Amino acid sequence: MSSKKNQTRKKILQATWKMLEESNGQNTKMADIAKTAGISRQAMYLHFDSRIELMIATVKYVDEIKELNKRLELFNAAKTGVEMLNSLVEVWGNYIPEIYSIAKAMLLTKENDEATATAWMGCMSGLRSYCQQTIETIYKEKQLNHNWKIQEAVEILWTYISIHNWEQLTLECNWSNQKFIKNTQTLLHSILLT
Amino acid sequence: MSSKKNQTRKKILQATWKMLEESNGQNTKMADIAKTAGISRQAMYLHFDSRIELMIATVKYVDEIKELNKRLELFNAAKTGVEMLNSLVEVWGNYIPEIYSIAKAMLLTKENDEATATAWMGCMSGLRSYCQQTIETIYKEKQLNHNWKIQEAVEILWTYISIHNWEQLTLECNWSNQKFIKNTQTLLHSILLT
DNA sequence: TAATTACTTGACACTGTGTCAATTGAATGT
DNA sequence: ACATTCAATTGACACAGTGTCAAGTAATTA
Repeated sequence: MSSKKNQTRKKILQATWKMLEESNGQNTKMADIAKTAGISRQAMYLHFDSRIELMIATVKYVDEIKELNKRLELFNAAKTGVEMLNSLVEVWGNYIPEIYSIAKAMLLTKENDEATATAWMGCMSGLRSYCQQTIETIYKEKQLNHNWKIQEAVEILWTYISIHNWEQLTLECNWSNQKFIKNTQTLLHSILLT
Repeated sequence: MSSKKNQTRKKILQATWKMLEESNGQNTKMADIAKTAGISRQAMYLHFDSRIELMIATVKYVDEIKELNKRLELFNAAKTGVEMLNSLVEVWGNYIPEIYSIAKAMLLTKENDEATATAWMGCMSGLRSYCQQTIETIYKEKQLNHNWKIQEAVEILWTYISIHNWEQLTLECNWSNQKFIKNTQTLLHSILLT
């Protein structure tokens, strides 16, 4: 059928991702992406209505490839709340650097664009629900520090494993990714557990 | 002398700030600011070489008016490390909402502009050195949790009171500013102190 | 009265996004 | 083998926003 169209679409998505990776999420122009994909700038609009749609599509594309869900098997296998907490931080912490470029692009664009903001919220609400599950389990096991209501604990967890915090600690403070994961685990234990 | 020029400069800075406040840091065009300031778009360039220079000048202007330094008297008066920690979180936490719009504009621009990034780093290094002082004092008082090296503790503190975390917890999770301050204090205690 | 200063106006260059119409070239159906 | 369809190309253009330039004005100063 339109398998040729799909091929080109894929080429564009790959080119977009490549460009984002190379520029750390900034300054990726339609013309540049087109050049990398080996097509004309105008042809981009045969596949995506706008730059923003392309970005959102790229997020989905990368997300499929990176298979966060499969990685979360470790999380799903966890027996206790504390194990859930540890594997959530580990899986997510290892995921961030792989999607950082596209995530960064989204974070910058979402401020000026409603559609991007909505798409990004969708991605983040997935993470948030994992945080919710984790905290609820910890609570049921009577391990949750009495300082915190469940919802507050969820929000703290969600915030402290955010991409912005990862960015600041690894890129600005030069922490290794392992150090980020390890320290975040340790410190969430002190905060959240009895 | 050029007091008229200075007056206009001030009008521009005030207009910029006002526009940023109204748009939450986004979408402030030179033309809009000019209109608010009551001068022509082109005249803006008689006072500031570029949009980016204007933004940086506005940060300095707002900073002077808001007098962070005066507010830090509370911090400077602190006798113990723990007091320092509490007043740092309190003073800074009350400061953020007042400068949020212009800070947001800087955070968005710094990704694409070296001059903005440098200017922003300058602002943030001030905060960072307060974090450093605080942690060093806590360390000297033998109150620092043995899990952390001094530098790590500084970086955690600096990250956890960041504007991004404030943004996520207050604007996205609907925490009040007081709740942000109180919870951040509590949780930094659990993390950092013995 | 002449010169200087701050500002105005209109025009224009430049970049990047998005659209349009006319055209080419290859694959597909009959 | 012929016509149709589809993907892509090309060049042109509209639009927004930044930044520049030259010519002119109106008030201040010397």
